[in-house]
Amino acid sequence: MAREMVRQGGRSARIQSEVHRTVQDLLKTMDRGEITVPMIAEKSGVTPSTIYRRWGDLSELLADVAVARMRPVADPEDTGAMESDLEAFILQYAEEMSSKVGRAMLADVLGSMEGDAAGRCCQFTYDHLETLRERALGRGEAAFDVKEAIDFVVAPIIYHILFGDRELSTDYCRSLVSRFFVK
Amino acid sequence: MAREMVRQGGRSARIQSEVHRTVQDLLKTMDRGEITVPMIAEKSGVTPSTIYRRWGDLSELLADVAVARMRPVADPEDTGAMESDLEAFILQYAEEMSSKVGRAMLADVLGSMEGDAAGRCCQFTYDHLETLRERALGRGEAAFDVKEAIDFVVAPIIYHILFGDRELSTDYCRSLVSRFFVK
DNA sequence: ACCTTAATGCAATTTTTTAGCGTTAGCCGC
DNA sequence: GCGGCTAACGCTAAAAAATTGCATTAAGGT
Repeated sequence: MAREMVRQGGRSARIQSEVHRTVQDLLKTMDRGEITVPMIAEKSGVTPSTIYRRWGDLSELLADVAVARMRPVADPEDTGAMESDLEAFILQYAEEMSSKVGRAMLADVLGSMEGDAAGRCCQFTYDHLETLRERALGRGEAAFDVKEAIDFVVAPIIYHILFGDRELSTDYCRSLVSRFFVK
Repeated sequence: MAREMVRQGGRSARIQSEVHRTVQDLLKTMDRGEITVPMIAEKSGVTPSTIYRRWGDLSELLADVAVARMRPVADPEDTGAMESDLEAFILQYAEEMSSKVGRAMLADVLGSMEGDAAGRCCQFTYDHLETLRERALGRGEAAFDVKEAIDFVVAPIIYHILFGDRELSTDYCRSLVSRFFVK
């Protein structure tokens, strides 16, 4: 009986979703710097010690919530052609990530060291791009390389969001995509 | 007398450098998650309340220290030609940033919201690239665009460091640079 | 239905953060 | 140089948050 697994049903799961929901509610109302663990505990009807034991500290909890929110619910839109597929996806990605909540989620994800929140959230992007690539292959198009798309298009977007050194206009995002295809 | 400036000499400056030095010392010994404000206060001989008043909280202090450590002390090396200049700079940049302390500094800088730590640290990179550009112009070479260098070379490096999705080998960094010049 | 133990609640303790108030010491004008 | 002004600091007490031990609850397997 070497398997001592995490319990995934019943009360434990109910508490997790309750805490997650509370955190998301609080993030709508107030700034992230004002949120505290005791505050979350009271609003969700859970004792603080439970939160500390399960998540360690506030930043880990916020990262966990952020990853959950970033988990995609559907495949990227199918526009009929690879280039427009990628452009549509990138425009939506840039808009989501550069919004206030998007930047907050990014910061939360990158502020955590346990649990590999950054890696998991990064994987969502890879998966989407891979979907677009396979879709292109199915159409018989000359598909792109996912890693190169990350380097040429995604990385600059994330960089400018994080460092705030450049406006993320739709024109600029489009230029990143077209630059990638003429390469 | 509209100027109510920050005092920059004497005791105040001494305390700032003392606290900075203590933080750097602690970062060598222990993990960032274990460092506390009272700990820094005791080691540096300053009361905690002073630290809280000057920096707000631990993450702001860590960001301040990180920016100070990232501030360059010298211009990038002059190798005689633009391409090798950029390559040398990028290789050093990637090595510094991907090291353990580099990643910690990046996280600290991005974890702060006041004071624009991210913007200031990003500016260091722009300044270095601008130096290389002007140096190239002085030689009569066809210089590169700094913003494009950020997009093509710097952004991918930072992305892979933050999200841990790819090994940052020297070969890979070199390929980013050459890819940028053949563009 | 029973057994094992992961996960929670509660409460006491410790640690961290905040806030008030008096004191020290830069900086400026004279 | 000599005060005056006040930013910045130290000290202390109070508030808030984080940790820990112990009892209790309830999944999941036999």
